[in-house]
Amino acid sequence: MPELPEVETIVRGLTGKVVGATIARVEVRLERIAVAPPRVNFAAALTGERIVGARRRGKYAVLELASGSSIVTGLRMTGRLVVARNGRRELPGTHVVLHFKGGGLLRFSDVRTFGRMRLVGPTEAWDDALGVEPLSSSFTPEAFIGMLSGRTTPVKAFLLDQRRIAGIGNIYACEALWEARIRPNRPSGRLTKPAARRLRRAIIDVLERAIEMRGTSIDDYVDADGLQGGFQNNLSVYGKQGRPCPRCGASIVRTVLAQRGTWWCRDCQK
DNA sequence: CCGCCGCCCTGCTTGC
DNA sequence: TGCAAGCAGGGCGGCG
Repeated sequence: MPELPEVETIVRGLTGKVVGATIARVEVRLERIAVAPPRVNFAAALTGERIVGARRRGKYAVLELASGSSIVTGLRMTGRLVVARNGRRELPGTHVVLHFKGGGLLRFSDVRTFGRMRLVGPTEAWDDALGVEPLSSSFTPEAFIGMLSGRTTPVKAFLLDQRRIAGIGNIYACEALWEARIRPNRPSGRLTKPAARRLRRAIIDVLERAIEMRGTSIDDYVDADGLQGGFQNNLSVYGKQGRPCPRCGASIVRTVLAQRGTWWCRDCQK
C-alpha cells in the first residue's frame, strides 16, 4: 500500500521519465477511475498537454501540466503508476494509459479499483484538507505537540488522519510508534512532551530510511520502473505477530485499532 | 469541529 | 478437494 515513501519514490522516477513529455493519446478503460471537473472530458482535456513537473503531496502523485492543470493520482491500496515502452507487457487491471509523443507511455493500474486519477484545474484547491508534510520544515516539535494537545483519539488513529499529517499510512504508523516506544492506543493529548518529541523524530527517521530503500513492497507496490522497494526487509513490527521484538525480545502482538491491523510490542511500547 | 462507522472492491486465506 | 464466506484496508460521506 503506497504511503509517503512509496509515492516519493514513484514521483522521483516519473521526474526523469515523463517530465517534458507531450500526451498524444489517452486511453480510459474504466471510466470511474478517471475523474475530471464537471463537463470536462478527462481524455480530451489531456490530449496535447505537456507534462512540466512531477511532485508528491501526502500520498498523492501530482503531474503538473503546461496549462496549469494537474493530474493528481491517489493510489490507495493497490494502485500502480508505471512507465513503459509501447508493446511491453501490461500489469493486470490497467485502467488508464497516457501515450506520449515518441512512443513511451504511463500506465495506471489498480486491481481493487480504489485508486483515482484526477484532472484538477489550475485554481482548484484539491489538497486543502491535507495536513502538514512530515518531512517539511513546518513539522516542528512545537507544531506536533500543539496538534496533539487536547485530542482524545488514540495516537495511531491520529497518525493515520491525513488532515493532520499527510502521508503516513498503516505501515509507517506502526513502525514509528514502535521506534518511539509508544503504545498505539495512548490518547494523543496524553503524550508527554518528551514522548511527542520522540514520536516526531521517529516519524521523520522511518520515512527517510524508507525513501532511501525505495519504499516497502509487501503485496503490490512497485516504483515507476515496475521494480520493488527494499524496506520490507527493515520492518521491526509491521506484519510480525509472534516474532520477537527487535529491541526487547518479547513477542510482537497484532491488535485492531481504528479498523486497522496494528502490530506492536506489549513490553516496550508504553 | 470531532470522532466513529460503513462502504467501496477483489484476491487471498480460512473453514467446513 | 472444492467452494463460499471472511478478511484486508485508505479515503470519503453520513451521522450523532
